[in-house]
Amino acid sequence: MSILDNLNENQRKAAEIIEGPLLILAGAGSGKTRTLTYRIAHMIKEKNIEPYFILAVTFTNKAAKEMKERVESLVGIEGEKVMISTFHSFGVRLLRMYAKYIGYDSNFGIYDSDDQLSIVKRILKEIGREINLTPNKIVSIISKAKEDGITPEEFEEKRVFFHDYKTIAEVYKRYQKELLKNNSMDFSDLLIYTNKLLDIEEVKEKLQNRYKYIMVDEYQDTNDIQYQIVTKIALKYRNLCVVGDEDQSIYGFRGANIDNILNFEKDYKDAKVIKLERNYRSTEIILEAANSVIKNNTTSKGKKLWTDKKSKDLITVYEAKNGIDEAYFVAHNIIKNVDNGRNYREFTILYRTNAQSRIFEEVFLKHNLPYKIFGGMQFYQRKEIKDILAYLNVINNPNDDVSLLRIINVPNRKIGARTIEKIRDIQYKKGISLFETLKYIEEATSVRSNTKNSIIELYNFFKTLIEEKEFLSVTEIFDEVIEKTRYLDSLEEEVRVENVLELKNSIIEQETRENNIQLSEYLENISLVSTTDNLEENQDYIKLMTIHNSKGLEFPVVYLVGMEEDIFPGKKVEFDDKELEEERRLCYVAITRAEEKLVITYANERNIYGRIDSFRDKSRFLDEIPMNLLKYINRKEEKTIIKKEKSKKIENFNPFSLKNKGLFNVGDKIYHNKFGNGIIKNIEENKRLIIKFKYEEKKIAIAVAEKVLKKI
DNA sequence: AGGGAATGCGTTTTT
DNA sequence: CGCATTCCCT
Repeated sequence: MSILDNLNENQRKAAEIIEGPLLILAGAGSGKTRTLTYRIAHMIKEKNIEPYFILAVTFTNKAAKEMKERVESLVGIEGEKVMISTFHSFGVRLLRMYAKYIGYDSNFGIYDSDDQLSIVKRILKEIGREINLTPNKIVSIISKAKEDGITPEEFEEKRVFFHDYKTIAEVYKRYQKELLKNNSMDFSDLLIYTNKLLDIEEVKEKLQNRYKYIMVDEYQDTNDIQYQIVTKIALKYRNLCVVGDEDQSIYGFRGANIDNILNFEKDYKDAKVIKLERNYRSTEIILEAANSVIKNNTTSKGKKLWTDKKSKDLITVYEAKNGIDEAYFVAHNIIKNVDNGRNYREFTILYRTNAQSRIFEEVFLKHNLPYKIFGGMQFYQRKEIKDILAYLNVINNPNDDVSLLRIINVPNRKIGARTIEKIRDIQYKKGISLFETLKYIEEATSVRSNTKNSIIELYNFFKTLIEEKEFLSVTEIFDEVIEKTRYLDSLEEEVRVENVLELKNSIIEQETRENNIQLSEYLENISLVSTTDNLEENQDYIKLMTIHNSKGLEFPVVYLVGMEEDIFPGKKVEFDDKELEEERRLCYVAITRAEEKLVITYANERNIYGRIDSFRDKSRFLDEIPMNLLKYINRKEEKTIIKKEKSKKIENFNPFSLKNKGLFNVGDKIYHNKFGNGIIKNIEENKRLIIKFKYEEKKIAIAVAEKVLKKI
């Protein structure tokens, strides 16, 4: 009797080999996480390996959390001692301990892409040189260089691709300096500096001796730096198990290097290789479609998924007239299936780009279908939330100029652009942080005394909190910020107030769950959450997300929408076969998310930037699926269903009186001067319209609405 | 300093 | 088309 009796033959082999290098090639849905968790349980329970010696690295926090729970349920409380985390969280932990080795303070902050952008914009202004690239592009060029392990100096030497390389190198150099000065790191730095730490003999040895058994999940999506980190730690004991699927490598744009997995056997000549090819997720037809698409790639190692899950359901294909028709089709198809006994939670819409979600959102609102969009504009990226977090960042890390600049005049303190320039002049002369400069405001000429007062007031406010932060809980600090700055009073929209209060709730929730965390810990936690981390399985709504976000997940019914050339694959593939192969892998990922049913749609006509683009081609990937697996739905046939369903739905859900019938209906698109375009979501007691605008929901009395709203 | 109009740009994908 | 940035006006 062994704990491994619960695995199939190959899974078991993979779990039993715990010494030496091991490559597990695990196809989609082949029970990869299961194999890993049982492998860990086997090590602890049956091989008497100390949990403390085991390190497992995953791609997302959600995956880490899931694996932790599953390990703990197999081995009990001991499982807590296994280190299961993402590369980034693992790095942060280490960096906090050894920050001083690389010139940082241990309370360093973490910058997101917004912060990166504002730094780059400022640097561009400072050097004032002409460059025909947008700040956004420059950020992504720099990030890519960093993920590829290219230093600013190397960037200049290599002078590849860009004729503006000199300027970019200059920006890159200053950018790195700025981050160091701000005692902050971006996402790439978390990896780069972790890797650097491992060049210190003392640190390296300590880690090598601790993590005698290492597992890396989603190995096909590791980048060069992550590769080096793993290689260095595993060097001594060589008990390295990597799990992945070269066909699911979809993060090349972020520096992921598919060669890491392809070359594993070259790196470790004595590596054992196990293939997991039995799929427990999808039906035969779905798998055949996936296999026939991916076989067009040259990088595939040749592995063929199989299953005994039979089904007569072919893959449904719908050719829509245009984007709206496509969304209607999906909505009505879902309604039809719900009537036949399915739940909303069983449906997921997958698309290539976030922008595609909009039209589905509109149509779902119109039909009163519950849905949730993952990704796109996140909670923590909203203006009001970022403002509050900027305050907390400055308190946690007073060197954080970026955060201070963000809120120095929010709420309005009459500290305008001119005044800020003057403060900065003083700062550059003194070579200190922006925060410390505030107290020298007296040295500035021609700044109004009112303004000077409010600067001193701001300085004292921060000073007090910085000194007291260790004695205060995060909630108390939050309350103090809200109260003293009167931030809520400055907000005009009710929803923004609600969001800030929601933020407070989440702080309280985290503090109770983790027993009073430090401010720096809290800020770190929220920097590293990913979009699908908060996916809740038991709530009944339709899920919408990009294919990238769907990685590692599975759903009963998948709608793969926007299957058109120039969207999927995107435009870029014309110039680059490598890009095309990555897009094809993305398509493979999308298809293999589906358990029971897959529906593919494309449109002949679509609005792009407000312009109509007719005669669009369906995706070449669709042509790579054999015809006998596909069933095209006749448009006429569907239309009649659409009509019937539509009237039925609206009558069922929204009975409203004759009084307002002629004016406003649920589903109407309207325009408001201040809030922009919106859609009427509901009508409350015949008195108020509930309107969904882009970022908020508003209630407007009908009498008022008649005056301020325009139907469009 | 702040509001409003005019302009210009964008789509990959994210830890 | 929607958003952000800029510029011009008060």
